[in-house]
Amino acid sequence: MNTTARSDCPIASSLDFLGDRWTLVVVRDVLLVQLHSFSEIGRGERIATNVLTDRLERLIAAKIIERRKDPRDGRRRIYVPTERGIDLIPLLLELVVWGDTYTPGRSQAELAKAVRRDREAVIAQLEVRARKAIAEHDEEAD
Amino acid sequence: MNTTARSDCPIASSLDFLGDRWTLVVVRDVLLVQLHSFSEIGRGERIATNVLTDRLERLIAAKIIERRKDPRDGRRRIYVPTERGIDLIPLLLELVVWGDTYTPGRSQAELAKAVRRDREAVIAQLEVRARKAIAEHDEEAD
DNA sequence: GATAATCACTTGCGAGTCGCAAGTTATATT
DNA sequence: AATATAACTTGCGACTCGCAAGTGATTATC
Repeated sequence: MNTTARSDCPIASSLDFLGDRWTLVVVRDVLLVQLHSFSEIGRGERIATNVLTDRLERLIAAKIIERRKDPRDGRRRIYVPTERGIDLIPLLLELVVWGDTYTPGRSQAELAKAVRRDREAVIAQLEVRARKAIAEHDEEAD
Repeated sequence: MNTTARSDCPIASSLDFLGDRWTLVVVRDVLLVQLHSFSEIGRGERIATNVLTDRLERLIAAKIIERRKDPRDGRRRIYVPTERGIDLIPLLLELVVWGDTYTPGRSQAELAKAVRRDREAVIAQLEVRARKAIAEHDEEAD
């Protein structure tokens, strides 16, 4: 994955960072599905572990997520979103809506419907949930 | 680029199709920047021609754009959006906003600001513009 | 308290994709 | 007729991916 910007277009710049098949799946799990450990994240789509390691590192470097140690289990690392991460919720929801409309298989059809009905309300609700998850893991070491 | 779905999650499914560095840049040029020929599309970011050929084909197969012959110049092919393509405007605008906030270089800052101020109005306006472009090239052969 | 299991990675490798440069073909211009 | 241009196509080295098999640290089990 190249990291040097191609142009100053914000779309191209966003895609320099987000434009691959895995980065936003990882963000989805940490932010929306609320999966927080290495072995849980991306498991539904069978992400290769070396790719998961790479994407987690890049997301941490971009301050979209943070890594903590689980105080209940020293083996476990916990990945939690940051405020910067929360700013990706609207983008994720657009992907939900587009995917629900144009790709086969419609899990999360309810979510897509809710977004179409009252986008702002869904965003607000998911932000609250994400901040709750941040607060829950706030005490932990890293 | 793999095209078989990984899961029934609409985010993952969307990324199966849109999740790369080039597809949405091509859509941006056809839909927003209103560039319509092979030699114009993606030129700002120096897309490799073999990749451009591939992405145009995939977008045509997905009915997001259509290819026409330019009646004024038989060498030229013209790529125009479809209604399905227009449905990608909200997603592109989220990328504009996120890119404007979090990546260096802020061309299109005015557009990002406008989206934050009144998203629906910007979407409506861009839809009108895209439909005008469709109508303009409606007479042409393919 | 030794053994096995679990978690978070790391490494190696073959396959696939990308970026770049150099063709090729069809049409247009001079 | 000769040259230029637009839209691809091909070839190749470099990079990235997916898969499988390790590694090392911590925890659970006997």
